[in-house]
Amino acid sequence: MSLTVYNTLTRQKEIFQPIEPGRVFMYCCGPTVYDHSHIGHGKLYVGMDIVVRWLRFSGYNVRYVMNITDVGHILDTGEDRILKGARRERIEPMEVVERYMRSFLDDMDALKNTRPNIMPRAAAHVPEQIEAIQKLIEKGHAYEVNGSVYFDVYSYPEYGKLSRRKLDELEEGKRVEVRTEKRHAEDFALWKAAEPEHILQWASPWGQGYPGWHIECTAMSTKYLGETFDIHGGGLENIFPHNECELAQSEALTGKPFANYWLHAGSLTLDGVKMSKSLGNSITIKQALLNNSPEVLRHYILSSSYNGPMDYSPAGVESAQKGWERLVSPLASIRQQLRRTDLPQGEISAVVQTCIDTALSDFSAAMDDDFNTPIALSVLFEYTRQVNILLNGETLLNQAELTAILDLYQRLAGDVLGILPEEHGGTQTTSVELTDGLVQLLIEMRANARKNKDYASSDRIRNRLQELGVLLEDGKDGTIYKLSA
RNA sequence: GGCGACGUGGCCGAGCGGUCAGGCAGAGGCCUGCAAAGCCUUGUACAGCGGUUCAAAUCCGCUCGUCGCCUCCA
Repeated sequence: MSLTVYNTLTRQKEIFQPIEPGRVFMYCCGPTVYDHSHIGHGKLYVGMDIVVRWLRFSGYNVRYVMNITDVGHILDTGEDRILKGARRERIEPMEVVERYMRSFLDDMDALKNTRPNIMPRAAAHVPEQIEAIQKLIEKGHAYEVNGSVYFDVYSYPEYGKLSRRKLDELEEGKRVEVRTEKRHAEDFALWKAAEPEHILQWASPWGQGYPGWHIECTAMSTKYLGETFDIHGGGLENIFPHNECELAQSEALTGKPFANYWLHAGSLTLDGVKMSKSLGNSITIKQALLNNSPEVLRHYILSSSYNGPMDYSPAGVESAQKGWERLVSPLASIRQQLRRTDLPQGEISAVVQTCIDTALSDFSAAMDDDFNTPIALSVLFEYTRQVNILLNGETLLNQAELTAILDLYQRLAGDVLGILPEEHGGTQTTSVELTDGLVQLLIEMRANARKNKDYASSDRIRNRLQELGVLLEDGKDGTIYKLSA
């Protein structure tokens, strides 16, 4: 079974073939760090994280690069986003960058996204960007006017191939006034001359200025991944203009294909409307995490395709929460059983082995089909059902079987999807051993009370523990407990 | 105006020509001292109208509706 991915460039699913066997070079457009990230960003980066995790699980050595845009991203008003943030908070531009880059990393860590291998910052790669711009001028793809440099889109005939736009059609739909100094309205800035009062500026062959938004991705992806690399990821709304411009200037620069596969994550909507900072309808990742565990949020995000849209709703999160609880429900039981010293020993039975093999194989097929996490989750639900049947069955599972079952959860739900709860959820103010010992003691006392039909005492223990967030569940082989966060 | 997605049972959400998606909610049952959890059973959905086909949620056309992008966005 081989991996197929939907490629925005060709608008179809293709068999994934890396340039270098066993290695994948991947770039993903990162955030402009001028404000806290919202859950729309969460959906995008969880989606990309799943791509990386699945590639690694499949045995690829992945170099994952994500840029941090800390300069050059201009608002409609012509104002730099970073400078706007700096003025808003009355701090230095680089303080804005540090503050929100850390906030972004905190959020990504909290969502259990694996860190990219390299997170290059645009402001730290100005020389590389200047060099790229110079080469584009030499090759006749760019021109300098009044200290600014623009990319001549008509010099690159394939401009528009990613977003499937035609230049003559673009001209009709333009909504921004034509900068008269540009040769064509569609030309975009590679370098902008800075006004003297502009705080962020660098010396260049064209005078003081700062780089345009798109050139950083070309300079940094080329530097860390090579002139042609495997996967370029990002949000759907970046296809045009950002990705299109990146693509055009990169290929014009090197004369080689830029990225072989373009993966785009669908937008997240709130009540049917796209969540975005400019619309002011955003829920930050930090806010979302106040009410939900990262595992639940990931499960919610992964219950729809990464490249499709997703509507965020409280009812949806709640539904995801319930589903997730059932999905991981056998874990508490298995982990507690594995602590027992009187566990049967022996080989893994054919029934258990088949259950595991089927789940792994179905799960892999789903993930290989363009990272189809909804199907992958449905495989895990079926696995959970089978495991519950085994756990409730007449024969006690032996240690090897319990270990194997747990191991598959760890690999698929844990390593690949990142939705496995920690051994004990919630805040850990005390050691796992102490909690476990105390709860086991109470379980024993309650079992005694039940044996003596002293249900008042047994219910009191159960109710008091529930108030403390410890749920007792009586099963065939004794009572297990679950900690609610 | 241009380009492009999409409309699936109460809700969410897969599906890419023929045979089970899955989750949540609901109903009935088993188990339980009672619960909880789990398990079993239960839902004949594909916006509308035409067409292609032995066969269409799936392909084609039209209509209606929703959304995204068209140089701020992830």
